[in-house]
Amino acid sequence: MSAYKSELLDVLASRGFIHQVSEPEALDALARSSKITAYIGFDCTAPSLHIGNLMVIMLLYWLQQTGHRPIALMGGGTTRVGDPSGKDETRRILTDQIINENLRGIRAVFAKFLKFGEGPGDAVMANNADWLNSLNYIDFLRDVGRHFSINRMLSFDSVKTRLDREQELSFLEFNYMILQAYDFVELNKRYGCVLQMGASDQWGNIVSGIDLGRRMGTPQLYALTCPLLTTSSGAKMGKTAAGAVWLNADMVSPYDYWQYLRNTDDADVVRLLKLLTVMPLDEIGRLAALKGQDINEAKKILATEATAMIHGRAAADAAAETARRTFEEGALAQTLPTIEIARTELDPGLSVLAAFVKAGLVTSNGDARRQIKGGGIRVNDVAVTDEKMALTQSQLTPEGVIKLSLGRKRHVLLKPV
RNA sequence: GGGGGAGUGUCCCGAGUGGCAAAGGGGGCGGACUGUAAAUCCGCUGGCUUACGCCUUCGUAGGUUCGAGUCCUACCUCCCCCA
Repeated sequence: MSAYKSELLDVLASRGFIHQVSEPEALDALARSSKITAYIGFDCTAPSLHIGNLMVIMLLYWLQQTGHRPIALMGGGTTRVGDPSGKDETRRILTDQIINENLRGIRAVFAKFLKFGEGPGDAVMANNADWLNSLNYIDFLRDVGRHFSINRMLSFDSVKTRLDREQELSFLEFNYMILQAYDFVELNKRYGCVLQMGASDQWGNIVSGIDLGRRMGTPQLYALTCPLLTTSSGAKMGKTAAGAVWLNADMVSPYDYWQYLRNTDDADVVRLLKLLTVMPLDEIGRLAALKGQDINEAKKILATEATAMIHGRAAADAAAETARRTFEEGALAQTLPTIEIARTELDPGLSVLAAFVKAGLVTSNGDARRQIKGGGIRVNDVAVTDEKMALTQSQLTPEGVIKLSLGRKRHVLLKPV
């Protein structure tokens, strides 16, 4: 299939993970003859990683599966600076407290994909705050800064696009690249790390690290990037009305996560199966042969397998079953997202508007009114036409709940307690 | 230090130079059609309100005016030219 001889690069290439590789032949040979150590950095800009980060986590997963050692590097230090890559505007400067909270939220997800420990193939969790926070400015400039050419740095996309668009790039951010380059060298010293991976927008930063390594006397370092996770129409994946598709269960429930993937475009299903699940390629090949409405089978498998990766098999199966009952049987699945209200709220009658706001299906009463006008709001599967309608005990189904729906797909159960 | 330009609906881009809840896109949400798809078509896309209407919104703070996104002053931020 692929031209690579090492299992690592062969797997990555055949599943569609490779966008660019530096010196592919040399890296291929190295990965074939030895266990290599590779890292990916994750900045702590949010309390959870999102589905767009999932692909690079899978890079670490396959690295470990093919016998090598992954390092998940938390950007406790670099987040204090802020990566300008791919950003139009300066990032808000985060407080150390927020960074630390974010770090805690992000760190947990890796245990689901990697085996950490002290053994030779076990994954390592590192934090660049450990070496960046204590740097001495003048020493750093003399030891590291002298190897960087401003002329060259200005030519990198992350810098150039800002300058071209006449958007400001602060000196703080300008230094991000240098710190990331330094991380690579530091990880080489500490762990013998020779490969840095990341999404394609990280190429410039990674290559800077390789250059720095050469000047500071590390062994040859390598870069490997994967494409950004996009839909076939080119849009970045992971944005919905409700916000990003986070990986932490308390921010996006397993059911919603399942639903997100279930609604994948036809054109993306096979690609996402390769990228976001660990299903063998020949099985994916069978699913790829499905046509027309049968593609829905592949989408369900994609949703379940990918959900199982991060939320566990049981949660994935439960989400699949909830969806099956709701969409295929039209039945009321008790496992739909549920919000509880005080039973007494129903006695005087709870306005539909308030109920939908409470359920989080709409953002305001006005929003609810508009949706009612557009025919998008249903109670117990009956379209609501009167915005003054009140919900009372008489609307309770035999199961003791009231089903609120926005559109065909989004349902919430209102449960009096 | 001097001169010139810019900041618009908190998702984004962008028209608007005295009557504006503010054109037009994109995105998003809803409806129709389908397969919980895509494409297409239609509607919606500041808050409160049954409604008349009220409130908040065009970098920030003042001012002129019956009325300010629009004019004036100061300030903030960014860009360009000169020193």
